[in-house]
This record gives sequence, C-alpha cells and structure tokens, in this order.
Amino acid sequence: MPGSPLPAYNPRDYPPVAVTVDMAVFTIHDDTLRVLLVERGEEPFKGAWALPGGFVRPDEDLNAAAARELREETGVTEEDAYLEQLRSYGSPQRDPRMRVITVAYWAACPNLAPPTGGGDAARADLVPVSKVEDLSIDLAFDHTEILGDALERLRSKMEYTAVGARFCRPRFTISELRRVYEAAWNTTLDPGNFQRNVRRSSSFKKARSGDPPRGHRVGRPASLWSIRGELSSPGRPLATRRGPRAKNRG
Amino acid sequence: MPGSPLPAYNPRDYPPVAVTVDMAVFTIHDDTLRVLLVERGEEPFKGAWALPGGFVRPDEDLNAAAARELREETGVTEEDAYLEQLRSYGSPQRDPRMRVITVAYWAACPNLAPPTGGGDAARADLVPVSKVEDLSIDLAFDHTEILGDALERLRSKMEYTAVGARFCRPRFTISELRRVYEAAWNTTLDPGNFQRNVRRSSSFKKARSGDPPRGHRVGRPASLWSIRGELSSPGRPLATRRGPRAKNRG
DNA sequence: CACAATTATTGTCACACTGTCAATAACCTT
DNA sequence: AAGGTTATTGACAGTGTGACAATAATTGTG
Repeated sequence: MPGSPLPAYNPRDYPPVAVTVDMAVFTIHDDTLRVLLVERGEEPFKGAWALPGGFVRPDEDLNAAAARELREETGVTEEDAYLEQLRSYGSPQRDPRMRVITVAYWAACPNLAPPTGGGDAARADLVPVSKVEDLSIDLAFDHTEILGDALERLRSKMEYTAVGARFCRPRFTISELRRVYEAAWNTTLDPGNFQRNVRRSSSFKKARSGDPPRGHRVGRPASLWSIRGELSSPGRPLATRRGPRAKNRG
Repeated sequence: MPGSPLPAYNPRDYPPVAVTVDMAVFTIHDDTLRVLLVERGEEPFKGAWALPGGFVRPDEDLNAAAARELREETGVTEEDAYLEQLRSYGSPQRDPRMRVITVAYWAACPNLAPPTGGGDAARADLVPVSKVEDLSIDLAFDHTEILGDALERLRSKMEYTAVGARFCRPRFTISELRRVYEAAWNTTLDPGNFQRNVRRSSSFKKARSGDPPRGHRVGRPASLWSIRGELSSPGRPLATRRGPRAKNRG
C-alpha cells in the first residue's frame, strides 16, 4: 500500500507503462488447428510473425479491447466466437522500447477464412500451431511463450468444457465436433466412444430437425447438435487427451 | 534482438495508467480456509477490507512484484508458498482516482499465523473465505470478484494438481492433507478413499522415516508424505468436489 | 495390565465409466 | 442392386469410485 497521506494522484508521478492486449485467435482450417499471426511491419522484430494486438484505450475495458482487436483483425464479432482472458505478461524487457505490460487473450473462432494476402496492410495468415510448437517459426517478443500458454489453456479447457463446439457453426454434427478434437490434439478418436460421450453430456442437445449439413457427400447423414445453455462443463471429458496414435498426421 | 533504429516511443504520448498487483493469500487456520485481508487506511473505501497489493515497480517483473508483496505482508518467501497469477482486472472505473489495471495473484501458504493486530500500521486479519462468499463481508474495489475468481481457481486446481499439499508443511500426513481438502470445500471426505487416492497418485511419496507429527495426541500414528517433484498432476482427482454433507460445518 | 477411545490403514463389493471392437443403419456412386 | 462410406448403436472386459467394514497402532483410564 502506498504512503499514508492521500497522495496527489498525478499520473505523471508514476512510472510510465503501456498496457496492450495480445490475442491468440484459434480456428480449425483444413482439419488443422491454426492461429492467426500478423507480420510485423516495423522494428523491433520487423518482418517476424507476431500475435495481433494493440493498445488498450483510455476508457476501454480489457475485454472490450480484446473484442475490438478480434473484430478489427478478423471481422468476427464477440457473439460468434469464444473469448477468454489468458493472463498478463510484464517482463521489464519484453519490449525494448518501453515498459509494456500485455494482457493476453485467446479466442476460438468457427471456420475463420485465411486472410486475403492482397492488402497493403500488414500480412496476416492462419498458421498451423504445430509450426510454432515445434519451433520452426519463431515469434516476436515473448509471443511464443504466450501462444504456448494459450494452447495449454485451450486444450485443457476442451477437456472439461464444451468450448470445442465454439470452433463449429451453431449447428454441428458430432463428427464435425470430433474432428475439432482430433485437430486440437493431432490424434484420432474412436467415433463410437465420442458419440457416446456427447450424447451423455448435458452440454449438448440434439437440434429439433436438421438442415442437412452442407458439403456432405457420402455416408449416412448425421443429425445436428448444438450447445445447451452457455458453456457448462460436460460433466466428464469428451475425450481424454492422448498423443498421436495410428493417424499421426503431420 | 534487432538493434535497428527504434521509433520515438515517448511514454507521455500514451494514456496514463497504473499497474498494481493484488494478492489473495490463502491459508488453512482452525480447519478453515482463510484469506489475508487488510483494512484500508485511506479513501476510497477507507475502513473497508481489501486484498493486499501495491504498485508494480518500474523494473520489476510481475511475478517479482507479487512475491515481494507476499513477503512484505506475511514474511513468507516464494519458496515456502505456492504463487500463481490469476488474471488481470481493468475496468475503467474500478479505481475512482485514475485508471488502474491490476494483475491478480493467489498464493497457498502453509500454517500462516494470524497477524498480530497490535501494529500501528493497517489492520490485517485472516478471514474465513465463507464470510466473503456469503457476502457478509464486502470488499473494496472489485476485490470481491477477484477473490471469487481466485477461489474458483484454487478449488479447481486442487482437484487436478497436488497444490493442496502446499497448505501443509513439507512433510505431512495424509489426514492433514485430507483436512485441507475438507476445509477448502467445507465438506467431509472418506478417509479410506482419500488414503487410496493419495497412495495411487504419482504426485506424492512416502517420506523415508518419520519424525512423528507434532501435536499428535491420540490414535494410530500416521506416516509422513511429501510432494514428489514439483507440482505434477495426480492423474486423477484426489477428491471430487462435493457440497456439504453430514459434517456441514459453519 | 485390560479395555475403551481414537485415528490410520487395508480390504470388500457393487456399480459406473472407458476403451476396444463388432454390428447395424442410411446414405452415395456406379 | 451392389459396394463404399459415414453415422449410430451394442457387447464386453477391465478399471476406477463410493460406501462401508475390518484391522492396526496408539493414548488415556480404571
């Protein structure tokens, strides 16, 4: 606690510090878990990939700043995606320019389209997270650490909540949901068991009738499901995390 | 690190914001889960209870600031307690004086002694968390919300890590550990089942020989255990969370 | 010392949940 | 209509869990 006599709260008296929001926006594309990265256009780390982010505005809530960043970068509104604060990073040297404390967020977006690279603005792309996890891509600042923490949180949360369904459209088939989990952990899951777990979970409910899922070509048509309520826990994990098995995609 | 010309980052160009660290320090006292609160000595919220906290220093890492606060408030060093960042809170109006973004931490301390109230400094006390949870105590700022989130995280983490043992001394009996879980959830647990879970968990190991636990008076003496390695997951939960049952303490 | 009281520790048992794997259902293409 | 493919349901053995009983090792008492 600061000194006793009610201090003149002159902001200039306090060490200058900037607060930013950085976001790990995840989506599934080509059956692969990907994260949105932008190429830095200026020093430091000019030319390197980084998580999208920006300053928190003077009268802006942290969550609002994150939602704004998400919308600016992807066009996705807060309702269409799952958005959650991860934690903050504030090593004194994490930005060589000045003291910058960043509040990291992560988001799960359904069917995000790869950014059209044509713009004159900063280049952006949906990069498979495996590229960062195996260190074949090095991110700017401490963003590799942030992304690693975000991935850990995402996977952990997928085990005991229905958040995986936020990668799907509002109506989804159980197979679509299963492919989300398979992509997130790069493994294969038994369709029968996964079906059983979803049906038993209280977090999902079968949609009344079903528009047949688009793009469906072959095999017995699947029924459509949706999230029941908000994001309750499915009681037990939909799938226990495992390492790559037979499938072992790359 | 690229050393090229850095842009002119004049800190004065950015909106003034202060960054603080607030801490929820938990301990078990009288078989009750308690949190360290301090009484505010000045406005705003003068006289109200609040979580201890303070400003992050100019060249101080966030974790270091939290560890310093913990040491200043309790005398407990980082090695003796478990310390983890919770998340940040930055509503624009959370502090009426100026924009303050706080990074919340929580800590699990073994056998913290109730502060001696005699000092002329701010009054401090170990308050049962139930007093805050049932809203019979109202905290300053948004600290009620922060404490609620910290409790949720603590309990959740106790389910799937060995963090509960950080409330005990380095060597502890299984019953002592069980009483920690009983205090955290205000319930009773079956001693036999808890014993089985601890023994099967890979997170604990039996201490070679045992100094008999102090203060032990009656009944068969228990053997001593310790945490194996750092804070790995016990594989399965030591105890599934339940509401109050027979015991139903206040 | 025998016995009661108390806590620690080990066992038993029915039951729920899980993973493996097979069987059936409902479509598509040819 | 046959074959291929995906969805959905079932069967089964093995394992983990909660409830609860039984045994072990102390302290305190008469």
